[in-house]
Amino acid sequence: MSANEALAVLLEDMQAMMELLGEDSFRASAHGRAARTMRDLPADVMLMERAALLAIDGIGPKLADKMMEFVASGRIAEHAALAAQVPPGLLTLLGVSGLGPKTIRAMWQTLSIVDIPSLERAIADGTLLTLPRMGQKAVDKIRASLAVVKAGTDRLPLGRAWVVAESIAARLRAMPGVARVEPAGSLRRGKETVGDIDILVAMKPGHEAGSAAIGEAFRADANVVAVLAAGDTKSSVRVSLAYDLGRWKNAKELEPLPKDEGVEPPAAAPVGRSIQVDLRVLPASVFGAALMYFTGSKEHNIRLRERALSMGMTLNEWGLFPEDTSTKVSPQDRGVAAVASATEEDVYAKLNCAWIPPEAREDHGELDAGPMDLVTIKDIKAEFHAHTTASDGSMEIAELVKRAQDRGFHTIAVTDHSQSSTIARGLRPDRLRRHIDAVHEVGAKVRGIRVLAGSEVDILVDGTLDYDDDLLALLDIVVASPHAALTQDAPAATARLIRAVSHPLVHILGHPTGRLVNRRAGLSPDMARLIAAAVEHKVALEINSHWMRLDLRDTHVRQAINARAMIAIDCDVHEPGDFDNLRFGVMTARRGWCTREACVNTWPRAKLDTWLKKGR
DNA sequence: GCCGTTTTCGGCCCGACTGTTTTCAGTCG
Repeated sequence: MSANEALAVLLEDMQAMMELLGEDSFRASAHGRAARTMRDLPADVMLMERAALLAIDGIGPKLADKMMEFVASGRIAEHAALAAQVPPGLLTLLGVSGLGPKTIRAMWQTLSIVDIPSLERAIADGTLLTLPRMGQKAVDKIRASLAVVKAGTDRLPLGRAWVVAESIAARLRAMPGVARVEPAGSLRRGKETVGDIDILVAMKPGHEAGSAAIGEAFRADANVVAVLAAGDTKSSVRVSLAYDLGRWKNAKELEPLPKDEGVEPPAAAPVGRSIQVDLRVLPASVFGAALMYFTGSKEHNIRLRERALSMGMTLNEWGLFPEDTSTKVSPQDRGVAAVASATEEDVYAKLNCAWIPPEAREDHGELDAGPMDLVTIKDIKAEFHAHTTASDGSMEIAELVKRAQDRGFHTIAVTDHSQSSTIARGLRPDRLRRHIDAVHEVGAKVRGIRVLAGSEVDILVDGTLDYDDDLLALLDIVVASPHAALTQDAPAATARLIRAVSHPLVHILGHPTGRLVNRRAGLSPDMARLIAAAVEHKVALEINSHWMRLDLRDTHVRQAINARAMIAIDCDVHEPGDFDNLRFGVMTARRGWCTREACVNTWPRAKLDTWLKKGR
């Protein structure tokens, strides 16, 4: 766990404990906000000065002091003081859906419930029912939520959630009266993991009455294991993942890992694993406002609403309206005409903002950034990281080339594994020499696409490369990647990776940290120094598009872009479907505000050639 | 606890849904 993450956890705990103690909620949420800030901060908090912390929005003198205390001692005294007053099991209860601080505090104070077991006892013996405003239905809900918690509540990797969302969206699109269906939320923002899935349905004009049928169909789906809410415009359900594991097995989203390192695949999701899916059905006339509201993030939305208020307007999912403080009835219910609502562009424009790409809606300064022209999937014209049957890929060279050409690419690089990756059938020098010839032979036969003979060369533990320089010099492109020794400490990792990017023949640093989402932390090099070295030596930093990797991660991309580094967005292709992961890599790039120019995969051939000749 | 060309004190986004209620508190996103 990085220091930033450790600090974020402490601050989140403090927020939770303050809420459970009934302290000022605004003070508590200030800590929660600081926790998110720490988690998203690319810079290492351990290296920051107090003044730098104070410059961050939402961090004032008191929080800065607590952070400096953490930097100096690894702890925060106030956290310990709070922890002395709050039974630790209460924090677990906050993770139970439907239970909030007020209810848990009441259970604690009046029934001495302090953790999940004592809550279960209170349910079993009926004492929970003695709480004010606590009836049988509420108890039943709590019991169901407890089962969810026990089944595991890990956030779902983006690529897994994507398939679930698209499957549901496809069914809803086929329903009568539906104008549009869009997955929103953190999925649309391209976050590497997704806590729940949000789906927005727009009804065609005149078909608004069909909304109820949409909600009914959504809740009646065979995958639904629990209905959490069922209103006129809004429904929430939990969808079984165990069921979907079987059903979507052929969709390849379950392929657990790029197969290059012999990591054992994860066990199938335990029975009972499920994910919450929220549905919102609204008229097409308010689709833009609704999509904005549903895409978030929460912090971005709060910013927008504050901005609206400061301009004499109020913003909700029904539109942007003139503000009227004389009534509590919402504007859409009073029949007030919206200033804007139909498209996101309209709403942002009326808020004096350029349209903001969904991936950038995180309250990371985007409202004041001006128009953002970020890289898109359409811009990608080259793939620099692909494997064939020579090592651990499933395609022959010719098929790989054909698939790349079908996608409209002008360049494809064949980069099979190097000799140290024995599990992935890495090529020994003699095999690599023959492979280079074979690749060039295929390249000579095809028109309209250039085929580069390259290698994904292991970065050995000390930062040296897995082939001699004279062999590397024969390659058109060199992707250097760490595959082993992924637990070495930060100074060693920093030295290792900097040494690799400093090699004159290296073009791309592949999956720089080696992390796996939800499964392996990977290396934690000093990113500022690594990025600086990459810039100096004209090495592109890879965003590996596989949803299990997404490495570089979003915050690192932002840091790299700020330092004017080059970014490569590659699919690490092992089989045909891997090209489809490009969307996840591009979303990650956009989360880091990556422009077209910064991304080498968008470059025209001539510009690319100049770079590829580097060191040769 | 933070923040400020309306405020250095007094605010702090907004609506849907549920359950337990006769008007609303709590939770959620």
